[in-house]
Amino acid sequence: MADRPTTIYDVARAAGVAPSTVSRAFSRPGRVNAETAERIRTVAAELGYRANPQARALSTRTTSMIAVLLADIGNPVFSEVARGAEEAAAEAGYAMVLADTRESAGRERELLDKILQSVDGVLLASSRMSDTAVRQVAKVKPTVVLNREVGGLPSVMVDHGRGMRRAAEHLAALGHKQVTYLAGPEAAWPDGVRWRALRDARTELGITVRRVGPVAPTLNGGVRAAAAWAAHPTSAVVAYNDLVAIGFMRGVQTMGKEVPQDVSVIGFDNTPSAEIVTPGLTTVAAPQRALGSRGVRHVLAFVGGARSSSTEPLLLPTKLVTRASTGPVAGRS
Amino acid sequence: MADRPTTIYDVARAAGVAPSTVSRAFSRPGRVNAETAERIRTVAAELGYRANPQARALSTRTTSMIAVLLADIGNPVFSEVARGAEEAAAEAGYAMVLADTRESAGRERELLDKILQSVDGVLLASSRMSDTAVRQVAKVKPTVVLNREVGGLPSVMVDHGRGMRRAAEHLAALGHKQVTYLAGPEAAWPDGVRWRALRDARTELGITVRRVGPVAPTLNGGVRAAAAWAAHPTSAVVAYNDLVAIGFMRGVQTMGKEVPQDVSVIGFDNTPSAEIVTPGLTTVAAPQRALGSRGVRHVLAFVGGARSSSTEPLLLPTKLVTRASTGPVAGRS
DNA sequence: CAACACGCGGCAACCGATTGCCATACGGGA
DNA sequence: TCCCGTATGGCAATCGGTTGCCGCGTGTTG
Repeated sequence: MADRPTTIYDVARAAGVAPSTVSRAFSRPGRVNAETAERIRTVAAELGYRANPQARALSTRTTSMIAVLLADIGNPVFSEVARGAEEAAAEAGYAMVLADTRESAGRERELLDKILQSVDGVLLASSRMSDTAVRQVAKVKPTVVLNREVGGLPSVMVDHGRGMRRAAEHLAALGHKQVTYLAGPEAAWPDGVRWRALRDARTELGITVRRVGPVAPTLNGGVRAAAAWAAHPTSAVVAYNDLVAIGFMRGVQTMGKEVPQDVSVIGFDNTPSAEIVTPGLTTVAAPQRALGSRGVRHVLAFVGGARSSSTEPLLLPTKLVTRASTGPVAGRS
Repeated sequence: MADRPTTIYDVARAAGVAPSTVSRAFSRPGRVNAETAERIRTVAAELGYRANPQARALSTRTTSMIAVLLADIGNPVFSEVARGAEEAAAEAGYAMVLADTRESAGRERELLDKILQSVDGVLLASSRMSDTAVRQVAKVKPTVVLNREVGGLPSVMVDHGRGMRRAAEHLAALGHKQVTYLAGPEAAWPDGVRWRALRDARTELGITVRRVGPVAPTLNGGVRAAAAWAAHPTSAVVAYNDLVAIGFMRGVQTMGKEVPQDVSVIGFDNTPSAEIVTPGLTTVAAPQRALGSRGVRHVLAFVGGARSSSTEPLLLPTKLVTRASTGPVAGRS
């Protein structure tokens, strides 16, 4: 920790060549005589030589690092995204700088300010910044946004609309005629998409829909939503996410009603809790991991100089996972 | 994205001073005349100047980045650690490079090889490497390990022993005389600590203990453990972690037995699932977030040049969270 | 009035790797 | 035998900050 790391100069001296030759031995195979290169590599290994990334970055203007910003790493949805991102980054030989914006656009700006110059590209997993702010960032480094559309910027999204559609179809098939949607935060982009998809499915599926909320995207938010729902009960409820759905079930149960006998419940995200709760929660699973990895690969493609014309958003499919929280409407087998 | 960022040279020219003066205006307040500094700062702001971190790093040998390595970011335990680490890092003006070792010592080595030179310090949250390998890393950069003791290296740990002790006391108070421990992976350091703590509590609490496993630290591992336990049932079970505990409860329930009437169950970690499962899981909560933030602060203290003598491991307290999965032993009120 | 201290800005040498350009040597073709 | 292309290695500039040292000008002190 005390002595300085070995540099190409050390290696050069030990191998009896010029520093430039050492550099080329590593980065330009073929440019250097095979034997010389071999000798240099041996000496370098003996000395434990490791290229200094900062020095390299200074002249090449690339850092082999990529920034991933998300709203809350503690949220299992995002931690899956982070994992996918890390996998894709590692596979491409990039390191991941992870920043948690804690749901704040201000923090997000500050963080970007700090790390933007240190990375080759940026993945905004759940940006709370304005479109213009996001575009500003994209002007400096290749940027990809997740689950959001910012005009002209590449993005990767989960097909929430289709997921909601599937959920509605599932409920309709079970005979449900009225569906309540427990809405999430207004700022959350997927929320609007889902609600619209549900509304659009009305006539075709012959159902009526109601919207309650916005509801805090937490367990307690769901519990409170149960009270609101009780004022105008419907036989089926779709919640903004699993946590709300689970809270809702809990609220309903404490009111003495049963799931799914009295009300069918569907969540979003398929978090681990959905499997563990009683009854098991039917939920729309999104490929969060894939979202992260595709996002990073997308960023890296742009770093590699892809045409910025490939700007149509990438849509990832969802999957309805049916469990015990949904059942036929009361009075039907 | 095309045009190069402004440098101190641009600012210097625009402000009519030398580059060195610009540099000092930012990094040496007081070294430059207040008015000059102000003028430089104004010009810099107009030009949108932002110091190039690589260039700075090259001469200062510090990067304002810290590496955090963990075994699996998808695991809620680790994602909490990551969040705590990120918070502490951000607060100190450091960025966090997060790497997921996927439980592999080999990957861990490779990752470190790549990023070690880019960071000022390292936090090993759940290293799978050998002690010597860890020490090797610590020789290059300030390193702190979490939940592990590597002779001579600073570490932060959760007081698992005490947590287990509390769990045992809780069970003893409920009248349980026999406790089964569902052991986790042998490589997991906390596992040994917990088992030893349980054994050490035997005589004082007047209980007998058994050990089953190692069990895969998953839901299914718990389910299978239920079968093993059924061969020699005890009235109380402590599991390696919440997931195993929940799987165990599920396994027991499918065998037609009830929790806690037939068997009391305690988990470790207090993950969100512990609250959601039915019955609610009594579990030993560890301050994972604090673990991450303390870890990072510890690393940064060493970066700042703390005496490496402060090598006694930091112990963080646990807390027993009692829920419905534990109750009095059968035949007692 | 001379000597000196101090405030403040500039010069230039780093930090370590990359890379355009030149120099040398060697082999082949005319 | 002479010319030229090619393989190979070295020189030196460059990336953008940082910092030791010097020098100038002003104010203070003996």
